[in-house]
Amino acid sequence: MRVVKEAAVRKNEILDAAEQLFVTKGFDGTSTGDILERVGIARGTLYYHFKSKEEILDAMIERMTEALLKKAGQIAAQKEKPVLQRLTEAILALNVDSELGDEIMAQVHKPQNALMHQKMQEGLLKGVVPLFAGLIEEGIVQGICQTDYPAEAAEMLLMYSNTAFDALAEDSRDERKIAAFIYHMERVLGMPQGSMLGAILPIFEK
Amino acid sequence: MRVVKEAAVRKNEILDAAEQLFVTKGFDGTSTGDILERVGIARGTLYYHFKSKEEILDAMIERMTEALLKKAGQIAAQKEKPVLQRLTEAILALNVDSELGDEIMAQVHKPQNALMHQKMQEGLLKGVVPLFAGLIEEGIVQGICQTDYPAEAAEMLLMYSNTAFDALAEDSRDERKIAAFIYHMERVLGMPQGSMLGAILPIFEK
DNA sequence: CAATGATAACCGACAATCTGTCGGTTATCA
DNA sequence: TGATAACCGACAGATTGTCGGTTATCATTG
Repeated sequence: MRVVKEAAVRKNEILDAAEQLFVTKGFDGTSTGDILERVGIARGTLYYHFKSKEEILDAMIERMTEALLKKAGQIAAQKEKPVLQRLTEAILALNVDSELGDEIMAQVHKPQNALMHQKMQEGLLKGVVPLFAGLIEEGIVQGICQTDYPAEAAEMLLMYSNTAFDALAEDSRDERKIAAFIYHMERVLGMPQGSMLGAILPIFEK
Repeated sequence: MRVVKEAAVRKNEILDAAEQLFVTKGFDGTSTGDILERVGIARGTLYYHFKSKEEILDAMIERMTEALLKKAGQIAAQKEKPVLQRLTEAILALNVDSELGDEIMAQVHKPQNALMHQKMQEGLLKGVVPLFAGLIEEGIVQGICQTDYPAEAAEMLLMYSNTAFDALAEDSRDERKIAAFIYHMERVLGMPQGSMLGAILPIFEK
């Protein structure tokens, strides 16, 4: 009763199972045995395709970040929209929904899953910072914003956006955090106070 | 050949050993057996004092953050110094030296030790943000800086300072990151460009 | 076209390790 | 002398990664 599949197919099956388990039970909380059971393969098969449990995590995170990056890239490329709006939408795409449910995101932010969270963060930042820096430079050319450090500004805003929207995803609906985020975005990008309003309203009107 | 000690003393012995091990080999990389051996006690003794390995980590981190917080608090309280200088010194105290050697800090920032890093970060932030917010408000009263969100500004700067100084502690001496940090600090705190110079020079002149 | 290898995918028993528990022992002190 | 705090080490249970061996697949070849 042995089923043989192409390596790429099996790998994805394993990653699918791992993603679900890691995201609901955490990385440490799921054993390789859980994955075996879910996929319906034997121990040896798992280690035929992946060198270690951590390599599974890395591969899964790569899949995820690739998807998020692609999404952010598409948003950034919509040249017909104003830059600020694209910036805002891209930030939202990386944080709030994230293709994942709420309770899943909550799980990801538990201290338990710091490893997972950190690896995602790191991979995402590396890819998204240049993207954002590009948008910011676009804004500078258009005279909308101004800064000597576009990349660093992007990094700072992205890091902080995580905190601001974590709070939102959790229990306390912290309007203040979001207002503060917008306030700081305007400052970091050297824009007059209130400039962001025009970029944000269209998002919620749709 | 059995040695009996007061609980508080043993606990600290265990935390001392754990700190050295966690910090050099990482949390996952050190087994409870390593700790037992180093302290010279039996398995049962360890679990008489601590409920789990993770509880040891938490206790150790609490000790560490308390020390750092105390240090930052002392700096913040030196009312004779200009506010901006105190702010800068406090940030430095939390990052660069950190009472720990360089290679240790490097270890702490490895993805491996994400849990440890995140728990430290979390505990520190919770304590330091109000402290910094206080300093910022002091600055506002003095007309040096201006912001509607002192606490959030503090949080943002602290989070980013970690990145900026991580880069410094690692391989690449990234002057640019530091310059960018100062640049952004001025912006976030609503100060004219170049204001921070006066606060920073005295630190390196000593 | 059937036999035959070669190779990719798969299996499951096993070694090695690690965490936390538990019944029992020893020191300390009222 | 008895209660209690501190300590011990064997052990159960669980987990990760390894390894020798098995089976499917497919190209080659007589």
